[in-house]
Amino acid sequence: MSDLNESQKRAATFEGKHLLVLAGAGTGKTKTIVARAAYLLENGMEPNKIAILSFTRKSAREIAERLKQSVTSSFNKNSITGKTFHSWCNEIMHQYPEHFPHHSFTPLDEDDRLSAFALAIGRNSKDRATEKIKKETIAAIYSYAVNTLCSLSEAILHILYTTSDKNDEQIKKRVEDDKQLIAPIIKKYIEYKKERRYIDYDDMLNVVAMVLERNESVRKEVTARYVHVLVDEMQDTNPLQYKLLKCFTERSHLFCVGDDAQSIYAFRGADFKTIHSFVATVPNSDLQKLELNYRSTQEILDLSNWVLQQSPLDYNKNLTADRGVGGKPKLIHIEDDWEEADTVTENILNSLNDGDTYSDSMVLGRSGWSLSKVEGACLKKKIPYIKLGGTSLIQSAHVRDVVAAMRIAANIYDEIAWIRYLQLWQHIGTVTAAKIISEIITLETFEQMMEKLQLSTIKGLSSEVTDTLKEVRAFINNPSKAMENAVTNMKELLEKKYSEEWSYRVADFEVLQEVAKGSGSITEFIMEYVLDPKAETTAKYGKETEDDVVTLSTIHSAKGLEAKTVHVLNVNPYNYPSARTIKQGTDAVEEERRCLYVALTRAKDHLHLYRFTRSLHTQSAVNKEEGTNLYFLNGLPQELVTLIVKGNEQEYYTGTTDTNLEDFDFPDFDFD
DNA sequence: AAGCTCTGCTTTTTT
DNA sequence: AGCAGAGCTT
Repeated sequence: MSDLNESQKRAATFEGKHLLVLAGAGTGKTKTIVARAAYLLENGMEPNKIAILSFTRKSAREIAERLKQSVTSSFNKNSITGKTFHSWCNEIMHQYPEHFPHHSFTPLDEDDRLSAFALAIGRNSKDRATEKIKKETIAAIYSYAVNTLCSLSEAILHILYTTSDKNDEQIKKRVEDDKQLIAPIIKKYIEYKKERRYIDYDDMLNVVAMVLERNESVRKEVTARYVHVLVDEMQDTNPLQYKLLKCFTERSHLFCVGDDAQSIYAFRGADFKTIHSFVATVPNSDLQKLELNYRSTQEILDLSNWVLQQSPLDYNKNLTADRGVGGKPKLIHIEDDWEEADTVTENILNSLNDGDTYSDSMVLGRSGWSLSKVEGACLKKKIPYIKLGGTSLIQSAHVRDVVAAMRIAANIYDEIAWIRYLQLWQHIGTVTAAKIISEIITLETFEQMMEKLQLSTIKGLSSEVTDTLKEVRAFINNPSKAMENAVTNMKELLEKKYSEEWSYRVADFEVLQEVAKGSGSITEFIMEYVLDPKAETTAKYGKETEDDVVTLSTIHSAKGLEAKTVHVLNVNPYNYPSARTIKQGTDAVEEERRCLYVALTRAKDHLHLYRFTRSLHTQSAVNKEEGTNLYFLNGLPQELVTLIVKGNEQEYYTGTTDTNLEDFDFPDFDFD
């Protein structure tokens, strides 16, 4: 508490009912929310009566870690946890199972959800509907409607006709037509989930919000349980999450922190403008602001401020550094992504000579995929790193294979798991698997299913198929053993499937079995693991200590984090904003600008932006003029950065003060 | 007819 | 790295 400034302290010790803290990047948002929680705990509030919510697992964990460090040892630190909205809803469902029959359903992750859509659409998948609109699109429309509480028509309009005029009669007509195709498919998907006992990510929030809203007595009971609800990154709250929070405004105390300039989840239905109406819509609420930046040097903020100021939107943000001046951000020109990966890793190694540690460096990319070349360079140069936001262990094929067997044991109606599991065995492909499933899926017990399978004459169906399931099923309340058993039984076929890769993939199961020991049942393990895959894809090199590692992260996963040196990859035209984003229109472009802003404001001392010289003069799928005109670094004043070309510091372009692409005098190329 | 294997294509962002 | 499709095998 002692190291807080006046505004932070005022927020942390707030005595009113609800509070929204509007805080710019680096002004101590996390610090304040941690201080708030610590203050409540030290004044006698029980840890389990405080819900600390965030949007990513990473930042939820970060807050919990910092809170554990800041409270005195007299507390049971294990009961201090940070939650995502989803894991919180899961917790609520489990604490009140009688009100939430969905608590024992099988969670569908993103891939499963798409499979479920495909299956729900079903046999007549040659319908015009499925050809005309992809299942991914339908899933996106459905999810958008659920998350923003809007009608199907509005969701269709938003996803399919983003850039169109909403009052155009022709567009209205097309939306109506699309609706005729889409509505029945969504209906089938919902029915399908019910039948198979599936719950998707959106359902977790939706179910809890629905029950709390409709049932006054449950609401009383549940909201009395959470005296304080602390929400980080409030600007990313979508209407569904907002509806959930509103159920808590009668009895609980809300403490929310956020920054409209860092809103980067519009694709999930968040609207940063809702934060502006917080005080007006939540009774008994107050507003406080944090404005002084403690993280970065002024030069880093100057560049960040400048990027935001180029926006037609008025964010009214101008961060001032408490730390004063430091070094200028570097704009580093490289040839391509190979040179980029090489340069980034060289710079990291060089920083070690200045006494920095690996963990002082963070590498940020727009997508998980964009980090792969740097990841490769780290492996080559034996730089220890952790990758955030990439594919987690549970999404990797070999884990899904083994987990499929466990899922069947836990939920015999889990068709998606059946399909995957059956097809692992020799001579069983999509057709045979479907045939087998159609024979057993209507049976009522696991035993009946096994019996039927053993009597079945379908070829390819060996006794191993059923024996494995039976053995796994025996450990339904011991997920670690269940997994061990599944791996043993399926070892041969997995070895064959993954050939030489198997030797290192198999190591993942030891990690997972250890994690699974913390769960009391297969269902619980799967749910917890889908919501929080603890063993993210990490690689360690050299040292035993995992603590000192470079962080490779997507910008989204890096929100709320900071590092002494930040390397931002690929700050090219057609990438900030990207060609795809430009097609989606102004809102998407603005979101991407905020994305870049979030990336820049992670840096404490050094900020390196990497840019391909090649990108400055190549054609793209998008109209060239548009791509270059929208580029976020257009017109960048030379005094804001130091330009590095071929490792050498350069004067910015002589005779001009901006980086307008026309200044790069390269010949145009006409491929026609 | 169904399964298997090879090749080429495409990759936003999170729960 | 996964997926779809082509072409080959059982």
